[in-house]
Amino acid sequence: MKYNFQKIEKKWQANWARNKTYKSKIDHTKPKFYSLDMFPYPSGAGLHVGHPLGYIASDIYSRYKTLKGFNVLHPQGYDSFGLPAEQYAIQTGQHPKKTTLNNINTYRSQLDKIGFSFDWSTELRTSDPNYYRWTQWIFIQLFNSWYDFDTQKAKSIDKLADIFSLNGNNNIRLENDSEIEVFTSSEWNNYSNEKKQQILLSYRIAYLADSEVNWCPELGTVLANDEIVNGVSERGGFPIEKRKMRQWNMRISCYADRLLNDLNKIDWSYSIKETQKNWIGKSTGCSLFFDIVDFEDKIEVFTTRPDTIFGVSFMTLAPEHELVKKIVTIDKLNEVTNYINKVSTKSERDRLSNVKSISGVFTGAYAEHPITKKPIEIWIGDYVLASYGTGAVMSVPCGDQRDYDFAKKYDIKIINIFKDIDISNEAFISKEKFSLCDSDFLNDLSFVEANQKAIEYIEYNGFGKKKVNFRLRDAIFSRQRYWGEPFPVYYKKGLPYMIDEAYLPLKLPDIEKYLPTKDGDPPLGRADEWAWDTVKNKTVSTSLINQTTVFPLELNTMPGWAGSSWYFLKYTNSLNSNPVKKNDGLSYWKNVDLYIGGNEHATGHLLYSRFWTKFLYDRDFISFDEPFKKLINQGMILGSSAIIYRDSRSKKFISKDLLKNQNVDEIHIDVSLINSSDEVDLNALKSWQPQFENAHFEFINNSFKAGRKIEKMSKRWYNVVNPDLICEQYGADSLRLFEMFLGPLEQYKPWNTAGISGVHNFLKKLWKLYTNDKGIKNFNSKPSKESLKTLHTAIKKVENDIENFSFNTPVSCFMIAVNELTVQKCSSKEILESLLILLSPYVPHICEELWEMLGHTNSITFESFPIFDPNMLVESTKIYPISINGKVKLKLEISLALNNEEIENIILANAEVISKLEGKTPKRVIVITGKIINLVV
RNA sequence: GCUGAAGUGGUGGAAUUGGUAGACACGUUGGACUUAAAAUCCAAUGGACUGUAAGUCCGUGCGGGUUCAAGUCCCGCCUUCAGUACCA
Repeated sequence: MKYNFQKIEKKWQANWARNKTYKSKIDHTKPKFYSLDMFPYPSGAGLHVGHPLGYIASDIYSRYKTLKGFNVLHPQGYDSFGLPAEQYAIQTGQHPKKTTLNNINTYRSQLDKIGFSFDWSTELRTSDPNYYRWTQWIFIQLFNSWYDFDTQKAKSIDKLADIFSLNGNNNIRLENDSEIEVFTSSEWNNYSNEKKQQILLSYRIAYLADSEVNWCPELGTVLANDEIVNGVSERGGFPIEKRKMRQWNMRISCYADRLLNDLNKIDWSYSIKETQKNWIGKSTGCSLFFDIVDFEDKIEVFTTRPDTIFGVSFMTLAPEHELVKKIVTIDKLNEVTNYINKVSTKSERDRLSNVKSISGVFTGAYAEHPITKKPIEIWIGDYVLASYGTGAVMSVPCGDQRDYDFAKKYDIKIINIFKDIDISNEAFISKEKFSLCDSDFLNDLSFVEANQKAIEYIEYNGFGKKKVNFRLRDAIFSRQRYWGEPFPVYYKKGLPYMIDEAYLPLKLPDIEKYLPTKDGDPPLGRADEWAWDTVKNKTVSTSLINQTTVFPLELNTMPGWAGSSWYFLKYTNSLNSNPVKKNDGLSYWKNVDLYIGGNEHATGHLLYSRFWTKFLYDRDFISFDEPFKKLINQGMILGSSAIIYRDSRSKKFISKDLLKNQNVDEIHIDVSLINSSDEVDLNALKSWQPQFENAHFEFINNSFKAGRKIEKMSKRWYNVVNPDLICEQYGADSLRLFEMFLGPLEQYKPWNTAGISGVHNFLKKLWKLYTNDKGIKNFNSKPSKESLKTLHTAIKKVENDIENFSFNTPVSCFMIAVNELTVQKCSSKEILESLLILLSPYVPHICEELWEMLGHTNSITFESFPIFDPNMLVESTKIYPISINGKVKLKLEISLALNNEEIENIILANAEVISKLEGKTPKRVIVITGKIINLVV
């Protein structure tokens, strides 16, 4: 009987869909397991073989957990808002809704062919109004909240207003915000409503502010820091410039400390935690105030080295620093203005590329050293960033390389405060192995001592205080785009107000063109009033909006990460009631137990999701404050591109084995045009693209050889492999098994279609083990000892490896087991059934088919995982000598169920045997590890 | 520069975490079956030496070290990949 995988897989996929085999339901009698994949953005290109890698792993784990008696939730959905659909709409006029829907349908049909155990009944799409109404709802909650640093918790904004009317805002400050004026309770109570709203706005977690943003002219929108790579946009690679714009912001910075500390709570890879730590960038030090000569103002700086205070020889401000214009002297005004203009026109990319070349200019003004009272020159320099710390530094050239380079370049005095340390060539930046000199009360102290003493002195004398600084900035939340969630916001007298929750969702209106308006408004500015059907029909009746006045709505949309920051909560509750407030589904499934996805989201999605989860926890909507307990980052599957070489001069194509040292151009050709020996099918190549039709080819022995190059799978390199084709040729089970067999999940690895024949042959062998010409074989004999050993070796290995998220190693183990059982001519139903259950997470279709042929009516999903019995591995204890490097050792074959003490007892009991073997009696035996015993004679 | 990951046959990768390195698979070579091809099955396959065999030596990026025993642990380098970057 032939292994007809196409028929089998079709049959079972239809069967699972019909019977809703993988529909999840709440079951309090079982432990829950929530297994989640990072949901895909449905792009027009469809899936390639790299995409399902993580899904296959999570599918195997989910199926395994089900067999282990867990109640599993394994959902899937689509991150369907995003730039590519909008770019496509701009070019073609096609509504993003339509292209997105087409893409989703393609994705779904591709996914369905691979046989996943997804519970599609909970499917979600971020662009679905029924979904984004809750994204909008969360936004409203963020708007209605402020962060209380005393209790480290987000609270309702109403409570803040109560505090203000009782005590004013003397005790309620924001980190890094000196602009907010201080007021008393009576002042507050006398403020107009507008004024109150104005003040509250700057305390909200979702707040509106003029902020310096990363503007991308090419995309016509602002971008968050994590959407910029090497100074250009992540998508498209367009240049970025700085601009001041009024934008919605998310106060993620107030969660910095918790986001950092709670990394200890979660089981993520060391490297991704490290990336988040760096991104949050906590540094402890102290903030200091320097008086400016002849001015009332003070310059605030942040430093991690208060111990070097006596080494300060000048100060440097960022060119954008607000005090620069005020303190610059008349004779320096021209120079300074020119310098600032020069710097501001530099794009982010230019600034980055010139990292090593420091520049600056003297303002003519002086500050006063807070201890020595000596005057210090105030400079501006572009190595000081306006966005970090206070935008000003105290420059200590002897202890900081940048200050050192700056001082050398502009010939500023360098004070050496490090005893017996040579700084004639570079700054001394170490915090160890030195003591201070010329530092008054800090003389002869080490870093730790001096640091503490300096802070005490500074705080006592009132010109500074201990401070923790974070690199993490608040996240810009506005995008000047069409294809995103509309804000549930309207404006009255320039102040933002939330649309009543009852009228959500505020639906995205249809528009004719997807470009900004003539006035420079975002695309939503093109929507007529009537297009906002929700607002027109419903909101007018609320008390907030006057019947006759039309208030302008927010025209920006939310960024891509809005919808993906909470989607894991939605799966747990498919009802239309609030999916975020405590509900049955949420309180049963809780947070994600296993999350699998790429590591490119380390500082974006994974950080924002943690932020929103903590916020929702603070406001008591959910009962946990970390979204993903265990995270695994799957590596990318790379393409193996085919390259042919063209002589740059003669334009002839030359076979790879004939290449000498000539200059050649590398031309990518479609991977399907070459065989496993890298030989090009020239006829196919000639008809593939016209440029090859009449080209000259140089080769010998009838074989034109191509080269290979490992790179990302991409249409432009013609190296994309479509999983549909693999399913057609080898079957979904082969694809699943092979993707795991390729190597460790986390690793980057190249795809090689030729290798799939190995796992495909295995499945054929498996099929043969159970069937003959007529159908299923007749199994009735009792299990032999050796087949039990084979089975239990496999159970042990598979169980152990899957529990440790090692998905590649069990595959070899399956192959060995099937080979052994074939050799043993195993005909025990018991053994062969257990084997099927063991294999079913990896290759569910073939297992279900054989399971049914063996006479079962239930799906194999409802079986339980076979139980490992260590006693099956050995028939009896054996001890025998082996020789390693001329030394006699003993190999011990014993049951794994024994502990070390029992092993020693066995050895002692066999002392006689040992002494005979050795010819000598061992004085003692040492159990080294498990099976090999060392004899000391 | 800093942070992280990784270097094992022609290739992808195993190695019970210190115990006979190269499992399993691809590829290659030879053989069987076949008119032939495909498919299937069998055998060999890290390197060197000894004509063969039994066997010996060398082998996990490089140089040292610990140990009866090191791919694995320690010290010092080299290379590759990824992330991040004037962070005061």
